[in-house]
Amino acid sequence: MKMPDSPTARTSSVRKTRAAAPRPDRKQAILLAAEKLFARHGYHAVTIRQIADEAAVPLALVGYYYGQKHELFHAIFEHWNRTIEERLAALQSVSHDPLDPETLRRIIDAFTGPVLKLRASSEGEYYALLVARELYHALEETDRVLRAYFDPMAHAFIDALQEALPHATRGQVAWCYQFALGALLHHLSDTRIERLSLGESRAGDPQASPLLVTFITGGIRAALPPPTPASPSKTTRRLKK
Amino acid sequence: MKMPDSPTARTSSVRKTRAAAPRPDRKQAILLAAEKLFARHGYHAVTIRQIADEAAVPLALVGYYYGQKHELFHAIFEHWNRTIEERLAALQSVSHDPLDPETLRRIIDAFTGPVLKLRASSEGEYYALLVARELYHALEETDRVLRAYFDPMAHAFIDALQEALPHATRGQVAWCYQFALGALLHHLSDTRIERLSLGESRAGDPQASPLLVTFITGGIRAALPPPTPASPSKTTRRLKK
DNA sequence: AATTTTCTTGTACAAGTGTTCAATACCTGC
DNA sequence: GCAGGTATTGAACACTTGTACAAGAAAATT
Repeated sequence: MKMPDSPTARTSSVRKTRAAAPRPDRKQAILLAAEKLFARHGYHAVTIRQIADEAAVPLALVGYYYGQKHELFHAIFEHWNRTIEERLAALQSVSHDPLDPETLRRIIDAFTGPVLKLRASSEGEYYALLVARELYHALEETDRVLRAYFDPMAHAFIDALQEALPHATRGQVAWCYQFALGALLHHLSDTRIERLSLGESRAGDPQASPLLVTFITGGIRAALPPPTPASPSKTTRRLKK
Repeated sequence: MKMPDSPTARTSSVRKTRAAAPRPDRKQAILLAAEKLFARHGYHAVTIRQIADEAAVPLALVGYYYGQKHELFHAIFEHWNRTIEERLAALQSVSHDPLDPETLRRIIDAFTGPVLKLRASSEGEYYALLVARELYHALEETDRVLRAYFDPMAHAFIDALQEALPHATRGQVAWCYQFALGALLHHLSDTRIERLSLGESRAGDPQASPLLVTFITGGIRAALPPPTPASPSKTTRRLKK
């Protein structure tokens, strides 16, 4: 499938000194509209015509730039790939010393921080929502995206947790990772909090972020407690395997 | 919209003493097929024709029994309503004494137990998946179902948590409820665990359930610590508001 | 046995779906 | 100016979608 470049990528656009109404980047407008609608209503509920309307372009232009519908879907994640790299970079810069009691919290910060920041921003708002919505459950269409873009990151974080919690098995750590991911994703797309808190909390409140980090950190610490020499019961239980 | 009863609900079915090939309950077959397909692929990705095929009935029979597509969707939750009542009943039978250190875990047990049991059973397997999939994000179609069937339960659990954690605000408790719900729902529809654990853990392993309960309990305890008179710093911080 | 009610089905329809294509406008380098 | 590529567009295609309907079969009721 031919995939033309965006018109903004053309060599020189400064012909006239007077600001000559630069042609709007309709390719990106389509991607943005798709992002927004997919995030709001889900992949199958959105039609290409709706995307074209939202982007204010004719229908055929969507296919011209992105080909088939699932290729357009894929292009969204390709476009935001740097976010994932940012999360991995944040993880790399964290010391994994198991003896430092702050290691776990730093890992969870690296895990949640970039996504929460993205969700709060105006550019990445819908992408973060889309990730939370579509990647939560592995449908046929999203499975490839999940494996290609998000499985490597999951493994990296589980590896880091494993280093910080050397006493736990990888299976246990993987479970806790999934618990943490569920809490994070649900928080990202949460719209019920205002109703459930009887108006006390608001959906985008940044105050919730540290609470989430504390929740996850405390949850992992409780689920995978280190073997304390002071309490022999747990230690012996651990020695069974 | 006319809504006929199931043929099994007819008054007398014992006409002949010989087992006269009782007519199969095709109404329930349709509901079951819809449950399964909606859970697997999502509401919009499933067509009525697919449901009819899965149930091995002609297309028109689906509309005859359940009317419009969204009414069929609604009927699924109506049918399983007793599950929710079971969760509420389990909650009622729990003492909310804030001084008992086991109160919190008992509430979380009442919160997760019935759903995890349902997910592990063969009858409720797809319903539990459906709840985790469709109710996770509030779409237009699912919003009514969410408000009608699940909001009351959420409020009941938040109320119970509030009683057990009288030092926290309702907003904080509501946030933690949403974190816990996210962890639970993601665990219910988890298919990635085997891949991420490198084969150590399996999707339906009941061993994960107590781990989840410990995770949630520990997370809430960490996120909403009781004011300890021994540590004045936290106490004074609490007094600000 | 006759009649009413419930169940079952093939078929049709209008609206909407993703996708394609030829034709046109636009811009750039010669 | 003129070619040549890129961008843009309206229209049409073949197909699927949800929904409705009339007519027949089976069961229940009289």
